[in-house]
This record gives sequence, structure tokens and C-alpha cells, in this order.
Amino acid sequence: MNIGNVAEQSGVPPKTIRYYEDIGLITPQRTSNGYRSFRETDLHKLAFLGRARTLGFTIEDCRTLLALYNDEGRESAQVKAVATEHLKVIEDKIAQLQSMRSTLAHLVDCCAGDSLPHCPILEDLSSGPEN
Amino acid sequence: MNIGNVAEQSGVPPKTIRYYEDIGLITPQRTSNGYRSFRETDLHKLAFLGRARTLGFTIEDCRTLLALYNDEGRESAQVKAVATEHLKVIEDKIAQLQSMRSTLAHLVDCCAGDSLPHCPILEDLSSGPEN
DNA sequence: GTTGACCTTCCAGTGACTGGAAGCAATAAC
DNA sequence: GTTATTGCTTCCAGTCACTGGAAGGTCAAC
Repeated sequence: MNIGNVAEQSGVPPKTIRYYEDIGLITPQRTSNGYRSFRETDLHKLAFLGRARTLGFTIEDCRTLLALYNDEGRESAQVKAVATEHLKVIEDKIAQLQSMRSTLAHLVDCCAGDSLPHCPILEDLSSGPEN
Repeated sequence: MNIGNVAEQSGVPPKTIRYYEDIGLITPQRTSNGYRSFRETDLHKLAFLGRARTLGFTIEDCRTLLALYNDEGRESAQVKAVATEHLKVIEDKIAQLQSMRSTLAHLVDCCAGDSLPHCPILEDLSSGPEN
């Protein structure tokens, strides 16, 4: 299978697939004309990577997860540890964004949004790191 | 005032301050020895930038906001537009992260986390882009 | 034989910094 | 007066995960 085909089936763009090969996540074979030739296992790996990335795992996490996936002697505790760690990162990000949202929503609410220069948003910003 | 001093007072690290000068957000003067010399207005701008960045505004947003701040003829509607747009971006990010969290939390919950290889997390990942 | 779609590699850019090296400047201790 | 330390300068490279684009080779159809 050629790269375009695999891209379509896996949902991972050609550019990204080449990048994944560059960093050693996949190692497709080559045909005599220099084209990459993907086997079923490659396609499977790419779908795995695509799914893991949409769940926000880093590339390094993906590397680990792929290795675990291919390791018959793995312990599910290892996988769970990676996922739990990642979940924590996501929750931290959510908390941070929610804090931003709450402040911003309040400021937007307080701003008249009219043709006058007075603006509570700018006032807040100009008041420094915290208040 | 020297850069270290301003960094401490504004909460913006020296490296970042130099970067902000590079991209034209601030333009501190120089003393004869080549050191940057910050005035009160520079310090004020840096505090403004620090606060805007903690609220997640992009550098380009910050540029716009600073310009509006310095524009006596601004209309608060302009500021509100920027903030509202940014709020929307943040809310989109939150929604995306919450979707990840929900899927991940479920998977983590389903995984025994023991010494056996069976793992619902890997099963989900290997099932491709969606299911 | 020529068009057009598809493939290849390589280089550069994204955003917002951050680390580190190499080298002056200023100041405090001795 | 010398030394040590701290602080300042510039410049280059790296981060993360791609993504865009240029220049050129390959293949199938007409």
C-alpha cells in the first residue's frame, strides 16, 4: 500500500506519516521505485498512533504505548500508569483553562463594549500579575 | 532599572523580556555600558504583558491589547471583541480536553492495572480513530 | 508523448519561549 | 590592586509535533 492510501485509511496525513518514520515510530518497507510500502501492521500502528494522539498522548507516550502493545509480557499496570499520568496532565490543563475562563468571562461581562474608551479588561491587565 | 530588577518586579523572566524586545513589544533604552535601562512605563508594560499571558492571550493579542491600551481614542468594543474571541478559543480547548478526559478516565477505570497483559486501554487504541 | 496525480527528499517555519556558551561590566571582599 | 562573584550582553540551538513548499522522480491514462 502507498502512503496516500494508508493516510486515507488511518486518518493520519502523509506528512505526518513520513515524520513518524523519521522519528522511528514506524518502519515501512520500500519498493524498487523508492516508494514506501505499507503492510497491514503498519496501517494498524498508524491507526493506533492516530487514536493515541487524539487522546492527547505525547509522541513519547505513544512510543511507550506501542512498545507495550507489542510486548506480550507486559503488565496492564504499566499501561495504566502511563494513562493515569496523562490523565493528570489533562486535568491540570483543564483546571488552568477554567481559571482563565472564569476570569475572562467576568471581565468580558463587565466591559460595556461600546464606543467609549473606558474598559475594565484593560484596567485588569494594567493592574499587573494579580489582584 | 536593570533587567534583573524589572524581571523581579514584573514577574517576567529576563530571557522573556529580551525576547519581547526582539519582537518589538517593548523598547527599553540603553545606558552607555550597553545595559538595558527600563523606565516605569516599561515596567508597567511588562506587568501588563505578564498578566495578559497568564490569561492565555497570544503574543499577537497582547500586541493589539497594548496598542488599544495606549490609544486614548479606543472603543471598549474593540477590547471586548479581542477578549471574547479569546474566550471562545479557551472554551473550545476546554471542551476538547474534557472529551479526552472523559474517554481516558473511563479507560483507566476499566483497566485492572495488574500484572496481566490484558488491557482495555491498549484495546481501545488499537481499534483505530473512533469506535 | 503529455498531462496530471502521486511519490520522493530537504529545508524552513510555527509559538513562545528557554538553555547554554562566550565574553564584558560592576561590585564586594580581601 | 586583585580576585571572585554576580549580572549583563549577544548569538545559536532546541523545544513539540507537525506543516508548507520547492524541486524533482514515477506511474497510469488518454
